[in-house]
Amino acid sequence: MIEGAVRLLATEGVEGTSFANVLAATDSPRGSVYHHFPGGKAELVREALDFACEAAMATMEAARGKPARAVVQQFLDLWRELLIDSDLRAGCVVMAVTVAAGDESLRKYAGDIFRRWTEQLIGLFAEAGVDRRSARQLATTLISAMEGAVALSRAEQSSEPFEDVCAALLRLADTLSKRTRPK
Amino acid sequence: MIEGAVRLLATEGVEGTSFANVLAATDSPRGSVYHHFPGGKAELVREALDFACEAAMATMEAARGKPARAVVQQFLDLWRELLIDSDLRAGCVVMAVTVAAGDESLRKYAGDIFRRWTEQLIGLFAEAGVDRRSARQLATTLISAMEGAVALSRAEQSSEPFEDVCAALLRLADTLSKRTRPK
DNA sequence: GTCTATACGAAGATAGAC
DNA sequence: GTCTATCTTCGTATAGAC
Repeated sequence: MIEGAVRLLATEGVEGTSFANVLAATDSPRGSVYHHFPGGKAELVREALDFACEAAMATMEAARGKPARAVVQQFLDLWRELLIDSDLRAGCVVMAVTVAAGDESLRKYAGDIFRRWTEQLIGLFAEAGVDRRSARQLATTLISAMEGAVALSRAEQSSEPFEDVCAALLRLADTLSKRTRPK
Repeated sequence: MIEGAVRLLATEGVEGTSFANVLAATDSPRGSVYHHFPGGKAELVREALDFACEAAMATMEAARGKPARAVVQQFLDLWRELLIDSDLRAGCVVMAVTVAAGDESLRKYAGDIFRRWTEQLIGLFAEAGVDRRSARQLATTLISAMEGAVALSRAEQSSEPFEDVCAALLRLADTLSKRTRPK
């Protein structure tokens, strides 16, 4: 059911992720919704955010210890997969919540996930020898640009914007990671 | 009323932009909503998108004829203004619709606006002497990264992500615009 | 845990008087 | 053009039986 919520949030947004839709998409039992999610819809959305957050971070862990360019490549692939596997229909769950949450606390929750992603990337770049300042800029820019690129490609129903951004980001990564950390 | 819809879309998303909310926010007459917007909510959203689209493009026209770096700076300032003037509460209307539109046609409508923004930026960079390929990459990346950066700063309630991305984009612009168009 | 039934409110939309 | 009234649908949430 949480996975179903993730899928719906990514493709239909918060509005489209009603209990009715999630249940219909997952053949879940109707009667026990508030047994499993006493906090109601907000809780379901939080759990979906956690799930998506962990999945992304687990994937990125595979790039630990590799050079900066490989870390970037892994990150781009992560988003390309989301986009291509969904036929350009899915976006980022965290973005969906950020932009559409009626609840202020949900937006903060999304913000915390962005922070965690950023810190993880900074760590990966730091291990690859990139100086702290460049690592932070690179991490934040990667996340921002991917979030935007996925949205553009989704709206335009074309992978071209996404691929253009990927190309530019690889170039940026080369520029920024030349500034290696002084030892 | 259209301006009110723009404000609500930017801060509350599509879900929060109900007729009731727009009316309350703008002291508009209740009775004539469907007189002015026979297409219902979808039409209101389309008009709001048009309004926001034109406003942004008009601002960017001021940078026509200037060097690439000035074009970039103008674009960054455009988004910084949105973010700061709203106390980190507003996002991009087009992003809001892309991510939350129940209607498929609205998403396409948003895509057209992204296209128009991209084409305008490509034109500005081309006039500044940047080669076509770099101009396209730079334009798409600028839009994507700003869309994402605004969302991150909004979610995290901090202007730091936004400013980090701005710094990185200026660096990228310098790299890409060195490739000048052969004459 | 899962069910049915139901309360409650919000939102989109329409009709018809003024 | 603007009003009021109303309809319908939907979504969240609760209550209580099994």
